[in-house]
Amino acid sequence: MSFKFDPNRPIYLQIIEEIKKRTVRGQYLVGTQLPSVREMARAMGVNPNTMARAYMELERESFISSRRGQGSFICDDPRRLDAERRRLAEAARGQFVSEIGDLGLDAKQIEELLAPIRGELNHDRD
Amino acid sequence: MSFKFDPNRPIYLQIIEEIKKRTVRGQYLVGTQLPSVREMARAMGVNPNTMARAYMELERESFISSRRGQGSFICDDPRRLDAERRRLAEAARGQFVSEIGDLGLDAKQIEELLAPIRGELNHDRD
Amino acid sequence: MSFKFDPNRPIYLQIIEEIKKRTVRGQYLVGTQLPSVREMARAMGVNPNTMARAYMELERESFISSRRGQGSFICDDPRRLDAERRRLAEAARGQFVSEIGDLGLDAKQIEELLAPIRGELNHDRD
Amino acid sequence: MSFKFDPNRPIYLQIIEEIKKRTVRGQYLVGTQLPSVREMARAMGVNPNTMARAYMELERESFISSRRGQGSFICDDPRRLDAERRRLAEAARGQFVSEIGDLGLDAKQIEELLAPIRGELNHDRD
DNA sequence: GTGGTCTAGACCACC
DNA sequence: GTGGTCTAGACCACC
Repeated sequence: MSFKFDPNRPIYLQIIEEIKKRTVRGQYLVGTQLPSVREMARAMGVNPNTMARAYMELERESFISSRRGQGSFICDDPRRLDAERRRLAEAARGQFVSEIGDLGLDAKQIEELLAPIRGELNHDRD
Repeated sequence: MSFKFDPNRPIYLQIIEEIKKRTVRGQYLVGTQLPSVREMARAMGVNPNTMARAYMELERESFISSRRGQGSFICDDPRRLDAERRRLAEAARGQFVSEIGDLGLDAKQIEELLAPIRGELNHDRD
Repeated sequence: MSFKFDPNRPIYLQIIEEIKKRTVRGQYLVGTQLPSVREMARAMGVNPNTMARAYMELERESFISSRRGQGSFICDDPRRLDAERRRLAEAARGQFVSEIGDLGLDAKQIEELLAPIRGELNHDRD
Repeated sequence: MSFKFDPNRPIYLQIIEEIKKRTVRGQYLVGTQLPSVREMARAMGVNPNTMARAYMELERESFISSRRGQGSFICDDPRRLDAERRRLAEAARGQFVSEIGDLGLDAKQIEELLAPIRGELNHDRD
């Protein structure tokens, strides 16, 4: 099953986000070689040109670095990944707050809604 | 501007969710007449048949009640709406937790992430 | 609400059946004047010519008798009505048996199905 | 010869009833694949969309289960079919009683009417 | 091949 | 006007 894109937004931007997410989740290890443009293109079901553009952008942001003849490697600066992680986390929080915000919940309902979050997250880490 | 749909999921299901969201947000008042099938179809830029299917599902769930020749009306049972509100809120929390969960945040980062939520939500209600 | 016809069968035949049913049910009293062709046609939502044909057939069967200038009257022979009543009852039984027949019910299920009939019918007559 | 529908009632509801009847009569075997939507539509002389709606309702009731790319299958729970059988039988009885009820039969006539039923049904099963 | 969704356009019953 | 049903024909995902 190839990756599912929202056709209303540029595909190469969605690819960039996806690769960043996978990286901060540990699916691509720091300093390790990323799948080649062609392989990743095939895996996500997109045109290799589109994937090449995504890799180019990621390199421009210094999220990956491509070495001629060797391939592309995840940035090995931990602060860079941490910043990305924080950015993704805050984006998720922002969307959550905006979806919840105009639901008309009263204070008690908000408490009940938020209470399990910490627990679920800690449990996930056990 | 017609409503934006995710083409990867059935439109009629997205319409159902959208109408529920609008209702719990108070955009459609309980017991009040909903825009007609044709009008809502025009407003969202879909075929009237697709909208009719969405309304049909909503009636099957007792979220609205439709009367031939008269129109469609939001269910006037406040518990029904409250249940829907809770369901939407929990779905948003679930997605938030799942997006955050495998980001590899440590306890301190989680605290920093969650801290502002309550404040933002209360601020929205002022 | 005008009468509902099955368009797959001649309307005048359905009218004849309907008038006979109403009569044996006592909706038209023996010896009493039937509504005029035009009135009955309007009531059932059919063309007066169609209704006239139905009346003609009913008279040919001696179920009603039309007296010039006075109108149409239900046959006053009680045996005639009794025969009609029996015919309708047996037709209903025949349809019931045929619908039940190939349902694959075992003897016990048939017993349970038939048991309440007598009771319901007697109860209806109290 | 395509199936005969009563034009006064929705075709898709009549299709549903017909498929249930055929199933309890053993024309479609439990767990077996039903004719495809298109084939059944052709056989009954209706539009594939109408047939799809009937199948969709049948699946919602768990009378069949449909799998994309594979086909639709009769529910393999014998209790489900037995319940349907009972429902059809009781519906037939109900219509019979209602047609008979206001015919004005006396007790003796009712006895004569009911007497042959058991015999006819048992005869059908020999 | 299979079922699932969507559009387009028609006609109906009810108000 | 309103919702409900039906046909015709298309395209999709899954097998």
